[in-house]
Amino acid sequence: MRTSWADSVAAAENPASGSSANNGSVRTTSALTRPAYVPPHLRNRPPSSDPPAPANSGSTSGADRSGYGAPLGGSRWGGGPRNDYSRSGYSGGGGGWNNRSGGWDRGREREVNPFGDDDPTEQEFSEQENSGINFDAYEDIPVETSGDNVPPPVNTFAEIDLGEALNQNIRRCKYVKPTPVQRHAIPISLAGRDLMACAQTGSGKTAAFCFPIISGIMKDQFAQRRPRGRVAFPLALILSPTRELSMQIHEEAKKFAYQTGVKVVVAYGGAPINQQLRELERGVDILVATPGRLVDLLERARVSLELIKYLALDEADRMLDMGFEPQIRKIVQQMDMPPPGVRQTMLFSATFPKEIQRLASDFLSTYIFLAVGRVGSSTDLIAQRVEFVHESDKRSHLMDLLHAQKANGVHGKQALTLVFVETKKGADSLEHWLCINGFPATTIHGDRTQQEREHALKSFKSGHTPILVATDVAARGLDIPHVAHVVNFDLPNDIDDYVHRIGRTGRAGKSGLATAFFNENNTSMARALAELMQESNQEVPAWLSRYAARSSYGGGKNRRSGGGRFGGRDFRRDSSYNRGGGGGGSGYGASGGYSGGYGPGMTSAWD
DNA sequence: AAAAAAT
Repeated sequence: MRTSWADSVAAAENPASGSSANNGSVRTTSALTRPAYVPPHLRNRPPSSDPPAPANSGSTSGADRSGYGAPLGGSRWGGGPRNDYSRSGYSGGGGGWNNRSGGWDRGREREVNPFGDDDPTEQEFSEQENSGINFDAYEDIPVETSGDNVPPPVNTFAEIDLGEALNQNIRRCKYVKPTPVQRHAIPISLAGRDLMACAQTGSGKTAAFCFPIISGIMKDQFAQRRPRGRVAFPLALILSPTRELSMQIHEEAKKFAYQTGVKVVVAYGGAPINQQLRELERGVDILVATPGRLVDLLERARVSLELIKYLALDEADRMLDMGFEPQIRKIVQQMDMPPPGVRQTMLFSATFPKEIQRLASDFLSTYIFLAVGRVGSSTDLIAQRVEFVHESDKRSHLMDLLHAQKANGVHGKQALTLVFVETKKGADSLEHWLCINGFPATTIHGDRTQQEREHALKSFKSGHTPILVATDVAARGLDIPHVAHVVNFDLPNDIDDYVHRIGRTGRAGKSGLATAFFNENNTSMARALAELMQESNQEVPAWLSRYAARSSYGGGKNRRSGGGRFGGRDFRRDSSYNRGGGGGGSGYGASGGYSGGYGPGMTSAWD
């Protein structure tokens, strides 16, 4: 028996935990056991120094896989059936992990150790808070999948054979076992399937799309990575809506890719382009970018998307909304990117309005829809409060809250407060007001220079200025540990934006508090807000219920119609879609375990 | 109407 780290974790798992339901629409209630405790002195134990065994690592749950057409067990690189390979014309091959002998092998030269643990007497790196995920909070999370031949979820990283180098990085990140979104999304991606995934950020989304991409690139020894002339040819593209989020994804992806030979480069606006160009010239496998800068690079012909095999959109619903859609279409449809079916496309977000799903199906091929119950936002982990505060009273009310926090000793580095406002001017003016009133605050918004934005974020994260006033630039995806309190000083006009904002607290299964100031300007939000709070077992004030009953159905363009207690629902299951046919869901409902498909009126256990 | 995203 092998005794690698991954296997020992597997052995510690409940051996009877495989849930093998895998076809059609599946409701899985995770019954995960508590994570095995690994004493600190054993946590960074090096894995077995044996060369990676080419097969059998799927054996821990092999029995569960019966019935699934393309078994996950068995060799991943020895020429076994790999959809993504056959699709792109590679015939498989007998390489091995870490064998990137394509002749151009500079990936590992002087690679900075992103873990900072080069010292063998290494310390736990305490700043990385993505460790210590509270897995208890992830138990009994509802999961829904739909689509044809959905690969079954896994329960351990050991079952998914990602390779030694990646396993070691997973271990260094102290990811003991996969989060729910990872359990489901990684097998789907490894099977080469397109994916639309609804899962709260902070639930391990980034790893869910990075692991399969890195693993796939490592296996692909024939991939052409060498720049031709000054043009870079990334194999994977990860797009996100803000610069800071792109930076964050880049940082995380670098950890996952450490010593795998897979090179990750980031490109975003507001920063000098020359340095980014130099990085690109040195070779890139995974490009993380914001849309504007990428379009610039494409127009300068410094990047070609010709070899893209993996496309991931983070915060995909934002990427496809009115502001971004034209740029995304240009990048994905009007440049040299391979079409859906040739590349593999993965869309992730915590929210997925129906209209956006319809739009998104243009970019996908026979995809699987995955919804994982919200971990961060819509559970008891975030206590949501709504207070009626007139516009003119907001500042003094905020001051009261901050004073109370201070009096309770809830302030400083371990209890950051994130205050959302509607406008950039409003952000500046509130920050100034807080500062002159003795509260150390800073601000982040689109009118600040990139340097100022980055400095503000750093100063906030470090606790130097424990109050951050922000516009929606900070609403999505940013992983800021120790945000104890999110204040919606101005409520957004869209309930999904509210969901993303409050998701900045209660990260990784920790608890948090969200306070919203509501007044007569927000009546259109009353109904959606009351519903959301009710769904997440929050106490809804009577006055808010009265507003909700009075108001027409508002809450922005997206109301959570049809069973909202759950992050999202596959729009292909709506009767309107089935009647009207249309968008991209080719193959949907054809066999694959949908008993009878979804005709009009067909409902599921979720309704 | 506002925010974000290229210079």
